[in-house]
Amino acid sequence: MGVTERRAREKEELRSRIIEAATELFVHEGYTSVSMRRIAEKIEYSPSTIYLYFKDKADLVTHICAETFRKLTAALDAIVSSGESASNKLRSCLRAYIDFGLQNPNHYYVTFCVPEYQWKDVSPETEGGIYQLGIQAFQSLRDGLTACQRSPEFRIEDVETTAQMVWTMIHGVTSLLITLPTQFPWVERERLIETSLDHILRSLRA
Amino acid sequence: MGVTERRAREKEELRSRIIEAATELFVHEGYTSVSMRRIAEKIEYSPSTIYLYFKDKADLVTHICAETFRKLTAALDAIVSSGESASNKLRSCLRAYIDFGLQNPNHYYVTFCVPEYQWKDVSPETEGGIYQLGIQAFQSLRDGLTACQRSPEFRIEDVETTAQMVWTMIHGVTSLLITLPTQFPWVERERLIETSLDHILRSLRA
DNA sequence: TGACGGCCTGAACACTGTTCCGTATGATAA
DNA sequence: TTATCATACGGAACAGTGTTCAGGCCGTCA
Repeated sequence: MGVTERRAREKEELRSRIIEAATELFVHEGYTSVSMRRIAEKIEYSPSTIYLYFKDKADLVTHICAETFRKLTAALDAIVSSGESASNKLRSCLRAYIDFGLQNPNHYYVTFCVPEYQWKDVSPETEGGIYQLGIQAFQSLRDGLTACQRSPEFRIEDVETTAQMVWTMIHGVTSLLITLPTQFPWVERERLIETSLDHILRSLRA
Repeated sequence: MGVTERRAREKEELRSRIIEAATELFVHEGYTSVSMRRIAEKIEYSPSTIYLYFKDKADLVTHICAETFRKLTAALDAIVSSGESASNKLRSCLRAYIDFGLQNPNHYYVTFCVPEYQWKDVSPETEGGIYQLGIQAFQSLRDGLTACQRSPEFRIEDVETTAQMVWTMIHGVTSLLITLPTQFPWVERERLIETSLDHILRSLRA
């Protein structure tokens, strides 16, 4: 036999080429600038072919983001299970999260800055939609905070509330720097981020 | 004469009707769901007529947001010049900002959550684009913080950095609650907001 | 009455995501 | 070798979008 295997391999290969082409457009020009026709042109197939591999544009982009977000979650988990102090762990996690957003602005934007109703009927096979990706990253972040709760250095009563609060705070810097990178007269970026981390950790200390 | 006056009045009236119709669609369905054709249908004019009154869709929406944001700035200014303590002023300002965002999600979203490059060539007559609206609100917020700097209760070295940091923090809650109102398992909204304000103020105290 | 000028429209352009139907290819079965 | 059949794919079309532009209507003024 081997023929069905080869077919499957070829199919998988085209699928990868679609993702690859779409990713390149997506990373450099953002979600709205990516069109099915441009992707098709890039891979030298017709637009309708893409629909044999992905349900729709949202589905395609979700798969693109999934891969990238897995890296973030992995990085956060690595930090959490490192030998650092609870305080250092948390700070590293927050910093890694922000850096991830700033280095992958389009991935971050599409996941956290596009209203959920716009993803309304993204294929449910992607398990609950694109947020799931972000929510997993949030879980890792909460793990970092749980470590802090056990440390006497901190005073954290409600981990869940605190974790959500910290998340919204770092999302604030990240998303605003992505959305308004130049039009707003920001102070030096590094200073803004580090000051934010200082204050967040400070507000959590006993 | 009076005829040119009447004409001008009628022109202004149609302009208002356009804004009114667009606002209704915008508030209930958001930016992308508003189409020039639907607005035109609502006011019983042709789509091209709208372009005699507004340069393009972005220009129209900017004018819609301008009106609403003026209210926010006014509210913040009122708080800043009230007789409250510096601490209360700041807290009230932050709370007002968040509430404004949650009560006008589409206005807020379009101003702060749409990447600046998407507004690239919005009519420059709207003085630097739609951010200007938000930046003015930020100014008021910074005024609230300056009041705190003079109070011995607080320890604020760099007002500009601190103001920007506080802004990103409250933008974080506001925008995430707008973007993911239901898909994420939030703790009780009021609890999240108040806890955030507690921590922000706490991190600023001497 | 005729000309001017402002207001408005219909049609078109260039896009978008998406669907559907016909076709061609190539592997399998007779 | 021939016939069958599923699968992969492409072209054209549909229903939208923002935007532009030539032309027509109509009131005002000379």
